[in-house]
Amino acid sequence: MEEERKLNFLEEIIEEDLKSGKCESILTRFPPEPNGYLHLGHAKSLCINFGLAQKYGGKTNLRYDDTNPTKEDTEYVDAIKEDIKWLGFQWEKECYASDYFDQLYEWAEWMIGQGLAYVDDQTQEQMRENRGTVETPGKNSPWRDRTPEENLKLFREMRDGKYADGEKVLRAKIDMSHPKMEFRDPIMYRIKHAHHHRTGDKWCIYPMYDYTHGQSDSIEHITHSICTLEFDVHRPLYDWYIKTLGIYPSHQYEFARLNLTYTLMSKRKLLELVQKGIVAGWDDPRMPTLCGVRRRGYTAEALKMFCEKIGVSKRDQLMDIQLLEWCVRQDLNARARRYMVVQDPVKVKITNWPEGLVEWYDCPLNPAEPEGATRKVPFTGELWIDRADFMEDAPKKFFRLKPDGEVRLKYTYIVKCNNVIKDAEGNVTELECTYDPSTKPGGGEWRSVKGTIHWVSCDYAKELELRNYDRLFTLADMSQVPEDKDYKDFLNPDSLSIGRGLAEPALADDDSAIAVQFERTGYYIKDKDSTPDHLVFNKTVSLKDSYKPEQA
RNA sequence: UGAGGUAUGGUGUAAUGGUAGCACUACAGAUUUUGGUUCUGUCUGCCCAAGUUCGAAUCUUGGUACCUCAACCA
Repeated sequence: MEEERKLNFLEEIIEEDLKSGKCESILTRFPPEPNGYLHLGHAKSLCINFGLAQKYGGKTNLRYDDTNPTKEDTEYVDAIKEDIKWLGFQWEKECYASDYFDQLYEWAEWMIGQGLAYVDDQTQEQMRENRGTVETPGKNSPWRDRTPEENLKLFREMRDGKYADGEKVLRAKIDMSHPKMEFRDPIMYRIKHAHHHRTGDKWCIYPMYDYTHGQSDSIEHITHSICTLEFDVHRPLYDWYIKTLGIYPSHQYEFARLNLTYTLMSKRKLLELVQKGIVAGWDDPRMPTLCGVRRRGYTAEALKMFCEKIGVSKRDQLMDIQLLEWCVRQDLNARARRYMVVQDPVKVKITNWPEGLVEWYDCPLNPAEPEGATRKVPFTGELWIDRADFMEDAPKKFFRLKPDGEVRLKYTYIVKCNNVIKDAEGNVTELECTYDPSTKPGGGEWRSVKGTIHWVSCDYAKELELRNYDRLFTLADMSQVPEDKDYKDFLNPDSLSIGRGLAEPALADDDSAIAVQFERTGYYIKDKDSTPDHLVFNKTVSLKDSYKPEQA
């Protein structure tokens, strides 16, 4: 059912533009720099750019902002495409800023001819000094008044490789005392003798972001160029280049980027985690990358639901990760297949079970669909249950197995614990129980007990690797790491634990590499290498604090 | 008085001069063959001050706080 929702500010702008005839249809763009993998922050941008276009019958271009060859790589280009497709978005055109290098160069020469750009020989340090500060004006470069002819000659020599990296730059001639730092003669081109992943060695000068982005939007006739808030101060310069060159007037709009509690959302720092081997790779399931959360069992639908719920605005946004997890649970709960698994086994012997008898039960793969698909589960006289599902000195509100207590073994009988057997150290090794034959499902009166627990047959149980992923960081707000601390100081040492579990045969027969639990949900998800068809079995994990054994 | 942006429960997000609503969280209860799901309820909020008005989250004035900008990154 379509939920009524108020328009966000971007939707209002677009509806107004469509209504006023400012544009006939909209064209947005998603402009990643191919220098890392897409993360949850990008998911928001993706949902906004593609979502808005979809909603208003427009299109979205995928454009790689590849103007800095020293940081970029085709590995990232491919990974980005894969992640966007996984989210279910389809771009109109695949573009590259590097496709426009010739055009940008031509425009630069034109600006030089107009006396709007000059070649500067200052060193990086001199430029920084002469730029002034946010509160004090800058000083003109001694090279600022070169003639257009001289500038053109020098710029062509830059292009032709006559100078070393850093020796010269091309700057727009605007105003060194402008109150906006972005207008203090911004650099347009710098020299980089570097191999570009697409243009190869054709160029040794590369345009800067500010000189590239607006023009790229303009070339593609992007109507709404939507980016994050930190580019807000760049908008006047974006407009200045477009106006100066007299080209198609694309417009930039900004929204607040997504921050998540307990989550690091900086490509630079994520890269460091990968390079230093702190995680296994960009797709480590503890990473907030799209390929990481995908391996962790998150679905594209859940991510899109999350992006819809967090809204779009211009105030700084620090979302509680629990909303994301709620969205994932919401989606998984409806579609996930269930199996039973025991993590820390304790044997249950059914003393009144006929020797050698095996009963097979058809159990629903998803209880939300009782008439749906089932799997076969064998029941025998010796079973494993989880150690956490038994408590000898149980508090009143402990609903699982306890001495002389009854509990339902899920989908089968009610059993009663008659005897607790322990080893020399006092550890429970076996529970002797009796089953109540009259409680067989489908036969006779239904009898209800407080607790229902998971179990697997000792004769049929298969071992399985379980990986438990916890949050990677311990500090709630990773965007607020104290200045004197390194963000790595807040790594959670228990973010990954690997154990073994005993599974019912139907799950074990489904060849799986690993299974993961994601926090607070009670679901374990087998990693099926990025397929969206997750296998989920559930197990009580969210015990109320007072019922935890160590606190009882 | 550098420039720009933003202020609504714990976290997000609506209300655009007329009862401050919704979601997540937390807590309580009901249902339940997952202590899950579902359902119900409760707790918390308009940055501050003055002004305009019958009436202000909304308009005016003045404060305050936070974010962004001083890479040859994007």
